[in-house]
Amino acid sequence: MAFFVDVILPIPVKRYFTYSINEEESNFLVPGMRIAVPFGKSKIYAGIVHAIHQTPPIHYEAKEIHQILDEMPIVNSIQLKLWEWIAQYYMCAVGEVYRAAVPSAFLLESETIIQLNKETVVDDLELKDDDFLVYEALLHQPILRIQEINAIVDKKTILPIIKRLLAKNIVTVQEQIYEQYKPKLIRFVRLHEQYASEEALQNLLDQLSRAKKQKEVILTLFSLSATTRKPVSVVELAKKSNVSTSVVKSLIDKEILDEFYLQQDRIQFEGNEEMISKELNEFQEKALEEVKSSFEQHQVTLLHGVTSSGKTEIYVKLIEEALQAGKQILYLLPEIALTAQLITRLQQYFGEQVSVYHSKYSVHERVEVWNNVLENKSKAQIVIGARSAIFLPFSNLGLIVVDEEHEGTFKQYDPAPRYQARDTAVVLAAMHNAKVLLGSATPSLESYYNAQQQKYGLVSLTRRHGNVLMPAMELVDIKEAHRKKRMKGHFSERLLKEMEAALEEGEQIILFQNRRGFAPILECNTCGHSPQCPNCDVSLTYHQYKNQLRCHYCSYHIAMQKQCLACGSTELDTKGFGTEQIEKELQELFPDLKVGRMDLDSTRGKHAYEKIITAFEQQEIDILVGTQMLSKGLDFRNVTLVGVMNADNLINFPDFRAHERSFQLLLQVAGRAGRTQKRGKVLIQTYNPYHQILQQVTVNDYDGMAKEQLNERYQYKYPPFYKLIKFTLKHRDYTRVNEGADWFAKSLRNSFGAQVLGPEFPPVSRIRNQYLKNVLLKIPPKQSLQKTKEQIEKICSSFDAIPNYKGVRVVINVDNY
DNA sequence: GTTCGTCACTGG
DNA sequence: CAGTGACGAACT
Repeated sequence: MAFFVDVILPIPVKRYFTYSINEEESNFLVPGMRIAVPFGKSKIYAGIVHAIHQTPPIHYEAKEIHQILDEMPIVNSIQLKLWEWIAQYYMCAVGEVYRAAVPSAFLLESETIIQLNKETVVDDLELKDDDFLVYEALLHQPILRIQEINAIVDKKTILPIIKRLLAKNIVTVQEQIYEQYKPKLIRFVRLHEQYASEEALQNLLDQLSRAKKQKEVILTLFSLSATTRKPVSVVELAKKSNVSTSVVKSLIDKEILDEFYLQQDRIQFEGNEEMISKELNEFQEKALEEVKSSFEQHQVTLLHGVTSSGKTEIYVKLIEEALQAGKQILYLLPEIALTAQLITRLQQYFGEQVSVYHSKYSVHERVEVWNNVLENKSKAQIVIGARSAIFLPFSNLGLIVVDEEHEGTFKQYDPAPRYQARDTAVVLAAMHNAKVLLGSATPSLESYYNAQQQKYGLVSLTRRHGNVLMPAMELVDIKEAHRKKRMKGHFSERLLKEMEAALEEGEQIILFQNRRGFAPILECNTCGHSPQCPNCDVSLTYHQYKNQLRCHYCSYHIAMQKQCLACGSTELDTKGFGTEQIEKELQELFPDLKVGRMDLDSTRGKHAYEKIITAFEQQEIDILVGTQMLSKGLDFRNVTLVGVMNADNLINFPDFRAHERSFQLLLQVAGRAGRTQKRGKVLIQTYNPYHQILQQVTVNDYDGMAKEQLNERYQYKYPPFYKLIKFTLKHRDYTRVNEGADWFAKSLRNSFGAQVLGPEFPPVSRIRNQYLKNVLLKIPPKQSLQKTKEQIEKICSSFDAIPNYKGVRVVINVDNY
């Protein structure tokens, strides 16, 4: 009897791969385990077991597996089900989900290594130049990797070289497989058994009476193990007894001390005692009760609470309850780096039971969190994470909290799987029979609509914590100010006056300049030319801190130009303004003040972000200038004034969600002001103060905004009423994309008629030398998604079969918002 | 005549 | 996705 296993491989191919196994293996293997399998001529991949069966493949001979990597599944059946759902719904391969879902250390790497064959006598003269270089390198180091050889000979194709060397028996090649994850081991010591008795010990001490330092170490070891009753590590021992580790080592060598290793978790919670969660005020209490009763009817509940209303306390109470019921809890955040404050808070309440999971963690740390969740350890009962945390191996989820539910970063854009973590969380929760709480001060229209339709429960919290008033909002007309020449740079007189007043009181200020038009564009005053990126269809932007012109889409950059590249004129000017420029202007206006800046460029690196936040919290910075980053869940006590430099480029963004987004963003930013008793102030500079959205922002009229926007969405057939799928066609050749897109749109129209929009070039129509063109499909609420997707698959495969459009990539983005 | 780069193809 | 082989262009 033959046995086979279907495997998920981490590649974008929409099928499983079948390998042959023996009976013993078939008895041992369980879906969710990893096995190393050969793939192609030389690669070895870690695949996930999907199914075990006895049906041989029809068209080919199955290869044998290489080796089994796990004793226990690292992925459970619920996860496999979720992966399949994601692949199906977001139209990608399960393998792509697999790649995104597990910590990369699980995707073991195989590498070809080349060794010298010592038995062969080599005649230098017989070798070609490149061959000799490699041979010479091997004389200096025992093994070489493919990459290293690439570097040595400075060529891309090195296969012929290896083949020649192989033919002459000079080298041997081997596949080396890496398990990337290595547990962190700590070296501990204890006294060797032979000194267990009093007598032997006394002898030893006498013996060491001349080796003062060594004696000291032994004595320290005694006192340490007596007081802590825990194993003593080498590092600790050396430090406590004031000697270098080499002294300890010599004791180990003399067999006086015995060394041993223990595995240690990389992630350790260092904190104080757990705090008891705060008492809720009456409004929070009421909201909590409402959420609970809503959960009896609905799986998902939307908590609409104005900024600073204390949503977190309500989450904490719900988490406490789920914890008591012995369930796991997942707390999703839009971008984790931005929420050190929240993590600290939750750790204060729940101590060690909190784990954190996000992309800035190292692979090792991620493997550890994964394993802790897999084994349902107590230290991973609560996981705080960014969108990828939905992939952790939960077995017993009770509650998922999605904080700042409206945030766009829950959607992954590139690469596949292009999933929306909030929506996926709802599906995941259903699989676990768990509850979902969506929280936001400005809910997304999708969630709000779902609540209106009774699909989700809805609970509102309209009172700010401690009865703090909502900040006073004011629109400043800068069109008028510009006309009357009453602007200092980008600052209106009004804003400057308020800033001075706030500074006088010793209060801090936040200035907000959104990302679009972040860095200025260089323009020639004589001919109007501005430097373009050679690979993308965009102008280069000026970055002062490096004195460079950079492309935001590819990594292209050149030094700042002194002359116009087109006409040679030296009269160059920068157009548009960003955070950097605001920062500069501020320093001129208030030379004595410390100005901080927070944007993508100033927060590179793991802790850069926290540094800025801490400096601002401790009032080392008076004015903080930043992009959207500032809007998320930060809590600064001493900020009373928030200035929005320009609200217009936000609103005038060409996207059906622009108005919703602007409203959300402006309200979130405004929420940073006045979180204590003193009422905060928000000034919004705009050319267009009568714009409906801005009016709604000033009076915090979410319902009005939602009603109006939903109306528009209904009229123009947009989400949440219609579903959207965006197709992006990519190719290096302009006409191929153009014609391909026409064909593609036409065949979509054949099936779906007028619901097809485009094809259209996106605002940036070329990125990294690839031309792009978009086609949009709107799917009416009653149309079957399943059938629609099947039809799309058909169209895609006929498209792939047309020789003219060969090589044109079609990127499918479901729910592209 | 050899080497290099590009590109479609395939994997089990 | 990544290695492979085919093919045409560029180099000695």
